[in-house]
Amino acid sequence: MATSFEILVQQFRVQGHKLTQPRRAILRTLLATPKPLSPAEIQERGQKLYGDLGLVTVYRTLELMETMGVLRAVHLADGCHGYALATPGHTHHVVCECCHGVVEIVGCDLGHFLDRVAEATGYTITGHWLEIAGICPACQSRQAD
Amino acid sequence: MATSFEILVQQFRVQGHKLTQPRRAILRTLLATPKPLSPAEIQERGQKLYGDLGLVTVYRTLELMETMGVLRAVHLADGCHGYALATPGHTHHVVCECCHGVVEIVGCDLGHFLDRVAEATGYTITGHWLEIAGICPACQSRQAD
DNA sequence: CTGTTACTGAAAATCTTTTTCAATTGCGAG
DNA sequence: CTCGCAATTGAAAAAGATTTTCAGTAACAG
Repeated sequence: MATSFEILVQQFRVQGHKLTQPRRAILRTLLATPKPLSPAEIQERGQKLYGDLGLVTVYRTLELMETMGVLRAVHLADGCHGYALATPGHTHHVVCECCHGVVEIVGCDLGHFLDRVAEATGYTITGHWLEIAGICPACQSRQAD
Repeated sequence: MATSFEILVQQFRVQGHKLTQPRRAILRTLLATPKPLSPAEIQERGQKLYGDLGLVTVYRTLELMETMGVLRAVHLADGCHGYALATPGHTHHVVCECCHGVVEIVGCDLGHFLDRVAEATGYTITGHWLEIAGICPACQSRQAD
């Protein structure tokens, strides 16, 4: 279930936020890519949709969307601060080390594992975050040459 | 199995790096804390052991240790860029949302899960990274008041 | 001990992110 | 449909974080 523009727009409305041109451009940019983008990349791509898009606005919108729960920060091995839309429901990312493409894994089997962790540590588990690194099929065959 | 100063020193030697005063101070600092520290915090604490410790050196040493495989970056929910010693073997962190204390989970059950991911996505899985957020027993009882 | 080379700290350069502020724009009330 | 207010915007500046440069220093092999 991919997030659509309409659903995002809906979320903005419901949560009482205005739907401005810059924000639309950011939404469309995020929707158009399968991999996490940095704020700077979002600005760059977003400017093709709305020429004046400022980096400051990108930061602010990303922050807003994160609080809204429709965006998720992806921490890549090399740096941090990539952002990708949150698929409703619980997901994890597999990031290709080579092309940085991302696949989301829907459905998460970690419940059992986490129960064990809770038991072992005494912690109340409130959330978790898994990033998997790998090499995507396309890059694999490219390397096979 | 906690990492000891001697083991770290050993690693530096084996991998052909010099063991300078500043580096010793950084090692001791990392060994002395149970939670991930930012570069600035490491400098601050390290200066109690070696007064001249420069922030630049902290950055360089952290980078070096990460390549050596004895240090691991911990990406916290609030920011990024915390560093903690890597326990030999495969571990994951449970970070307390409240006091930011960290427990490492030794032994990792994710193999099965990852096999399934590999099958589903076609990716060759090369690594993974799990951070778990929770509330530690101490903070739980503090909140219970 | 001594020479070589890896390391170091300070300063400067770069980047990234946040704040400030006046101007603009979305959108609901009329 | 128009108006007006509050949310939002972009630019510039400030604040922070990280990296680079460089001349001096210290570790350690011989």
